[in-house]
Amino acid sequence: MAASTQKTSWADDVDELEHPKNEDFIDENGIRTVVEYTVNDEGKKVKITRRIKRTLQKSIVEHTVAERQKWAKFGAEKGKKAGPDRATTTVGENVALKLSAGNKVGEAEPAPEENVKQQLARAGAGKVVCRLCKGDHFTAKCPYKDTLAGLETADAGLGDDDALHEPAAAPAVGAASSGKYVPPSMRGAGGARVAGESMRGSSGRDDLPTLRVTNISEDTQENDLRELFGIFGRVARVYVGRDRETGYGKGFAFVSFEDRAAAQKAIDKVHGKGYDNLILSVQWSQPRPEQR
DNA sequence: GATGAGCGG
Repeated sequence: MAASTQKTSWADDVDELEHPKNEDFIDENGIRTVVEYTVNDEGKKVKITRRIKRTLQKSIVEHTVAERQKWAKFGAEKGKKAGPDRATTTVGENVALKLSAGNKVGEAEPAPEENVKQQLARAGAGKVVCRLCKGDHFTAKCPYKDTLAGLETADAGLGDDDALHEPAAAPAVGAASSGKYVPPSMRGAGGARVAGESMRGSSGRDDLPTLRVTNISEDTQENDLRELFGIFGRVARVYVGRDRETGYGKGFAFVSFEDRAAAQKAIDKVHGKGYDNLILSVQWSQPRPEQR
């Protein structure tokens, strides 16, 4: 084992051979671009370009970690400047772990069923096929969405034919006896659903009383606006218009209230008022173009 | 001055 001094690691060799040089830089907008070269299943070389917008969080690094970053480098890196050298070090993004009900742990390979889906997908490669009526539009835009949507679940217990022939009529209660769980909002596609219509169909959060707030500073956050408008009533939704690339605000936002009166009050009170050294403009928003 | 993202392969 008295070996010759091999300074480079085996990993270096592999990288050199297989891949052209990877790139990693941050442009003037603060957008980081990472270019990777890799080899795919078919043995073809693939170039992967990822553009990562800067994070708006002020402090994403724990104090103790920040301290450590100031340590002088040692060993082979001795004398190099502080901070990760992108040529040798991969810096991971912060990963937020999201847990949700029904999350499948360690979900393995696709079931046989999956192949069917894939075949369907391939048959219409590049085409749009509605899952509900097989038309050439997105499911979300299906003209029969309202009538067919709830039936997807109910069908299973009913047999497709009947349901499709008489959609609006009333597959109704039968579904309940199928043994399959049907959420309350979906029960009784015909009559009973009218009562619960507010949740799912065409109405719902889309027609919440919404204000457009303009002339906000570019770093105004959703929370700032919640805070500002929350005093008038329950705020259902806040959207801040941002540049998708940079993450900077574009100077406007939408604030939806649950209660129209509260929204009106907010207009009266906030429109023309100063905020962040800017004069806010608050008015009713125009509904976004057709979205069903 | 400015009227939303993303879903769907």
